Amino acid sequence: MPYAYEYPRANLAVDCVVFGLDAPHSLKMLLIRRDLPPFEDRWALPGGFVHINESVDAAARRELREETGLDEVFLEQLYTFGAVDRDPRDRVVTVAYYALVNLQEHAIAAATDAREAKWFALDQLPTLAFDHDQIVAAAIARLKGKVRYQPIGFELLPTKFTLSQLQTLYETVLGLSLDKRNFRKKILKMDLLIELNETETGVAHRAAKLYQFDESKYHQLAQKGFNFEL
Amino acid sequence: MPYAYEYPRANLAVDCVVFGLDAPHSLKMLLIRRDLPPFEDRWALPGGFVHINESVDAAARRELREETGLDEVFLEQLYTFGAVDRDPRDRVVTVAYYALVNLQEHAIAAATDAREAKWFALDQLPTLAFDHDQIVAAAIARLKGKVRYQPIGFELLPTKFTLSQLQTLYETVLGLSLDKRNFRKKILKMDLLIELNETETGVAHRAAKLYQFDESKYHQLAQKGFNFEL
DNA sequence: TTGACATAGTGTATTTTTGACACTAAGCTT
DNA sequence: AAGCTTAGTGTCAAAAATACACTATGTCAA
Repeated sequence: MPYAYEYPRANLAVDCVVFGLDAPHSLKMLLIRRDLPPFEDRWALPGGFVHINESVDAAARRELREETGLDEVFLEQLYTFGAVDRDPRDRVVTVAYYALVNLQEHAIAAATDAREAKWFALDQLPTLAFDHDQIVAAAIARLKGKVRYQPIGFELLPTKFTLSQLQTLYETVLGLSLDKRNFRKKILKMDLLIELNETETGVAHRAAKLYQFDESKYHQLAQKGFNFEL
Repeated sequence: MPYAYEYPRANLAVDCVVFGLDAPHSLKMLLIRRDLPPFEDRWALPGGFVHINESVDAAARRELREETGLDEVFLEQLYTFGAVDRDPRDRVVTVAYYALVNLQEHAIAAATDAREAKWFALDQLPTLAFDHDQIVAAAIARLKGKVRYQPIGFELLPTKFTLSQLQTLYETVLGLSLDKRNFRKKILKMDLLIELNETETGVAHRAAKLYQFDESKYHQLAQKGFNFEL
């Protein structure tokens, strides 16, 4: 026990809620099966302890990489969970993050470690270890709230997408259905999508035009006070 | 050094950004002058270390009480700051909170400890200790963002207030000016204000009616999906 | 007591935004 | 070539946002 302090210290952890968009109308979450007590064999969020010489953000990225193979994805801090008894064995405070992953471009990233990793539909989540159910609930609420005011939805789609895919994404995340013409009118009026000279391939019907999110234009507008909304 | 661990542990702290509304059109922040190194004599956010047997939320409330005398105020978690070198002497991760205080009802709460406490106008803040400037910037951004979608502005006003006070508050926080008639139309249509049979006193002009925020009605509506907006 | 001053309080007309709604176009399959 | 499936498009009505100016009421001071 080589590290001694004058006062007791909590252990600091990070946990990541990873959202991925699967086939249309299915939002999924990546969970890891624990291989150690407490809660051995239970499903849990990918995460781990913060090292003493890395920032909390860096710890979240590292754990995500180590446990799921995901790298360079959208990752944002969610909330810090600090109840005294949230871990039955030690005082552990966890900083939760949420990640948005596009499943097309970041392979399914199954078990990278020995640990089992699996994508679950949001309405079929198992009961999770620790207070992770609570963390998941907070993450879903955040995603729903944020997707309407910030263009983070694009993180869940491939770089090139159709307007129908985009609409379906919003319908899935928000849990409502939108009018096709009104949706297209609104999103195109923002002038944040680049229309590509390409169309969908491999579909058994009229191929849709592909679009791309214009990130640099968005940042310009955002600085001038433009608000992305719905 | 009686507390020993197998791996090194960061020290966990809380810091509170305390907003108070002073005379019309002046939003202030409560700062504490540090009496210990590092950053001795510099202004800083009220805060301190999380005890091993209290939740992080409880630590924030306790520190706020101990350092400023404020109790039972609106307090919400803001963000966790976890850069490696944010404290020059030890690895300290801090969970930042922000508080909204109505200065009329919670006395000016000056120096409760020996430490000096002082309210600063937001545009006259001194340079702060640690990364507290960054925390303050995040808190201001959060307040501006949140005040439009949640009725937290009322936390800054006395229980009974006039519509002009409410409007001035929004103008101050958002940094813009609003049309009086349109503002009143909008806020009254929400049906969240209780019109009292009382008027302002002690003013040298026509006295305004006093209103009160109907919290229970708000919670009912919020559950049915009502959104407070502007 | 009355006039000056300061802020409270009120309505309408215009513009903009939202929301509802249905058909033709294009590409693939059989 | 017929049938299937999704892409793509415009208009009208309702609702919401915005711009805008005068009267009402109380205090204070001359």
